[in-house]
Amino acid sequence: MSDIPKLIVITGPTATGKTALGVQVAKLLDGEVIGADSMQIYKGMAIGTAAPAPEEMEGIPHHMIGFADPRDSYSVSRYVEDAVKIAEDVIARGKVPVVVGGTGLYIDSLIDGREFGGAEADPKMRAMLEGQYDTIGGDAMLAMLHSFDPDRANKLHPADKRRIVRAIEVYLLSGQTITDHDKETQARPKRFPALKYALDFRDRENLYRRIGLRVDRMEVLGLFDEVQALLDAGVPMDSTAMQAIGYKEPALALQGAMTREEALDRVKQSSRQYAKRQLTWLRRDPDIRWIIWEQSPDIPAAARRIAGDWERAGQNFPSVTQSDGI
RNA sequence: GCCUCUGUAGCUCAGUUGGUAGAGCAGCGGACUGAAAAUCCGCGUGUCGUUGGUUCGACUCCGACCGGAGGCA
Repeated sequence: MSDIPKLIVITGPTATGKTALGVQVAKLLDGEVIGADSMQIYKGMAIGTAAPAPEEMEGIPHHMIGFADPRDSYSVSRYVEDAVKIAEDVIARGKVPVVVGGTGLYIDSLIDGREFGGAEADPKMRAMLEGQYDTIGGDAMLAMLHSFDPDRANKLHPADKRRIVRAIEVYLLSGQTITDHDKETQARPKRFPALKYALDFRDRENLYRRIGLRVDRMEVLGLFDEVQALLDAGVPMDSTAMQAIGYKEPALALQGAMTREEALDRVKQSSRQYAKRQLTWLRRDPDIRWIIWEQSPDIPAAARRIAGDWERAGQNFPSVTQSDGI
């Protein structure tokens, strides 16, 4: 079989109980939580991202949550850089890293061993390429990409501005095509063999109901004040942080472009659509073990199951090395 | 009470001079490697309010009825 797991991943769409489960698993296994959420990364965005409050952490150390300046933009590459160090440190201290979050790209990049070293993203070049896309069009840009990276060009749709621009940008900055980069990282052994779990509800309507309730709760907790504080702090509307669901809509309401109620309805709707996208991402991962809630989450039972799986996986250690022969 | 307008997909609406209908949004599915809570792609049968009639044939014309909006009294 495969390697001994070095960390546990708890993922799934929004509002399925990841945060609570992560803490309970960490308590059972003497672990520490490492966030894997592209928006909980930022400071001052606890309410709208449903980041764990101090009392919810129950004394378990949490990393990679609420530390980045929302005026800067964080990225997968920085996440991998930072999270790898933390995970290695947790392991070195004999604790179990419990990666908790809903950003599939971050999780995959962290555990699969992707490296993004080479060239930093360059805003000027990106702006230049975007302008070019707008003037010459997607087909022409794809043709340009095709001249040095035909594989990638064939995979992209002309309307996919984001990926076309990025593919060209990566090549211009690093001298390596994105196709080669992908091949290289795919060939690499996993950085952290993991026990992966994803949470979901049997019926979609239960998930959607929970999302609605959660958004209403955010409002009560002071979502609009939180968003106002970010605006007051000078976080630009087009920043990555302000693109978060639960922020861009309230920001518009605060500027008078819609009512607060409309904003909350939009937050709910966008959250539902986001949850669907998360499921699409997770469904293709054959390593994921699904934990399906019937009506509401049974956190203690799930935590026990995961802890049991972890201990069993660890006990394989001697026999596995023996059967592998030397 | 009379007059005018209106009733088409879950919602907002298109629908040329009669040949049984199509957009946006929602929903569902998919993609996704340096912005990822982002970004992109695909999927449209519905008693055309009901009921009579005209017609070879009606969402489309005529009548009645039911529901909505406005106006005059």
